[in-house]
Amino acid sequence: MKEYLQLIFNEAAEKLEYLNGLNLVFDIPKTESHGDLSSNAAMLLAKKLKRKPREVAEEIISSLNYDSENIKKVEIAGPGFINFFFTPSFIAKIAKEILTEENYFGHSKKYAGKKANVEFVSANPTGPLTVGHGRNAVFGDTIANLLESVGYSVDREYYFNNAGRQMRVLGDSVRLRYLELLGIKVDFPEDYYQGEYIKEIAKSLLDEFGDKLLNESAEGKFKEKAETEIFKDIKKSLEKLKIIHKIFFNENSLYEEGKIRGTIESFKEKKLIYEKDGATWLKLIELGNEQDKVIVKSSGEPTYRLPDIAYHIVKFNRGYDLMIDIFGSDHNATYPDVLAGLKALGYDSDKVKVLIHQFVTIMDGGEVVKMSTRKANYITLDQLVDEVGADVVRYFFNMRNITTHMNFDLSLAKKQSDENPVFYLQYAHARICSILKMIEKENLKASTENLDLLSTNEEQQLLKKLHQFKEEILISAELFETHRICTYLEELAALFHKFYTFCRILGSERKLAEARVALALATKIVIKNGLSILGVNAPERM
RNA sequence: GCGCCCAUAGCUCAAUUGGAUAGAGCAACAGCCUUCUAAGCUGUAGGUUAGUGGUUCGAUUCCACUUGGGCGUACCA
Repeated sequence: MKEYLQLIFNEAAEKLEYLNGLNLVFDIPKTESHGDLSSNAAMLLAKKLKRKPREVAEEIISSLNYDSENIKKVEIAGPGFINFFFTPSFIAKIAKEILTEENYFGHSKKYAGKKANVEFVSANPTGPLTVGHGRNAVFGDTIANLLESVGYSVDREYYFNNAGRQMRVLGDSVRLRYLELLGIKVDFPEDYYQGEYIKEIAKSLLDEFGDKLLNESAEGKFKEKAETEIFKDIKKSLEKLKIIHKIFFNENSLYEEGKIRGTIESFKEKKLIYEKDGATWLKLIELGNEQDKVIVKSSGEPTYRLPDIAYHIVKFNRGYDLMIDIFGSDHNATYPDVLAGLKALGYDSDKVKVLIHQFVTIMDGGEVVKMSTRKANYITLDQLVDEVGADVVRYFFNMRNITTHMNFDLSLAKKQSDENPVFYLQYAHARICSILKMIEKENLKASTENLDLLSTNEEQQLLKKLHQFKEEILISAELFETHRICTYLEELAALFHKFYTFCRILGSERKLAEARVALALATKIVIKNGLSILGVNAPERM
């Protein structure tokens, strides 16, 4: 529908000079009596032209040359809106398009040929993924899906660090548990990793090596074993959610390949660093930020900023057009420094999009569960997936804007999971599958020959919603918002259920029945394509 | 103190990025199954969009301040 309006406006622009260069937007009015699509162009132009908006609207309408087969009415309303009413037969044509394009419908090629990188999860291998990581993981993977659906070729990447203090403590935690198993009394520090999984790793080392590791250092076999075991679990948890990273990038490789040193050199050349108190500082104030920060500690170890910058340079050099970083809100202070550093070194930091999601508050029976990996006081992502299922988890994390601090009530999720909207969508899909089986027996088929028979209110509203799918995906991808897809699909499913209730197939005249089957099939395709972007299954029966 | 994010129906959240009468789900109440899945549909009720100003034809959306919450504010990541 919008494409058609765009077309006739472009034609009109040849007559009306002032239409050129105008950012044309067609909105779907909330009230049905305001038409199918609405333009505020006249109101925007009125100011520029210093004329009355309704007068400008009048002039625009008289220059529009449209086919009455497609548009049945154009009117001016309110302060100067131009409202367009499409003919039912034009609206119904979408069903044919959907049936033709099938699985591809909704996808587009707007960003074909572009390369994107989505870096997400990126939890260091110090323990199992928690529910908190779940939001990051699901969101990141869905953003990657969305980008792919508008043409990007996407690499999913996981950045991790297996060196540093955190990992030393991890290794030593395992070592102490190992000694305990050998009957040696140890003093297990409170700030060490308390989780059961540490004991399990220690146990497997005991099984494998017996007491041969008595004098092994924390950073030897202990850390090594902990890392491989924990990573194995992390990958398994992600796979349950259909999340597979293509690249696992080890921060350590930046040191080994001299990227850290190289980055420092680059800053030095630009005279952007100085020495103070034995440390190396980056002149961030000069780059427009709040204060200068240390990039190499007096101990000689870099702070996280330096490897982060070096890492992004590596990504830039791979030639991505778009690089997305997905972080929790605890990182909100870190990225401006990194972006400023990149920009100073001549990289186009606009290509890096940092998406910050707010924290998930876990509730259990009305009480807040405080989570800490260190204290082993957490609910793992695995437990959650096992309890409510991957579909619910994926849908739940996708259905909300990442800017919201979301509450996840575990007892509610377990007990009343059938109230989750994901079932509402899946049910609509299953219902359609059931119709398709039924019509075979009745010797009916989906036909797009007589779509103009789809003229009831329920049919028309459903068809109009189908028109929006493609644009909804494009907007979601461009704004990096997955929850829009959920909202859209819920609206679509609601309209389908209404159609199902009021527009029977059996008992209708054959041509109408077959047009309705085509509409049901088109709806099924869109639901399935939408769920597929979200990474949620579309079951044939429930 | 300063920075970022947030505040919308009893609860969880939307609102086409500045559009016309702010919408869904859950919970509550009243209805609808001898015909394609009742995990559904129809209806009722529920709001000073945290507050106060401002910008303009028009503000939940933009700006300022206030209040309340989250996360930061390291030579931790």
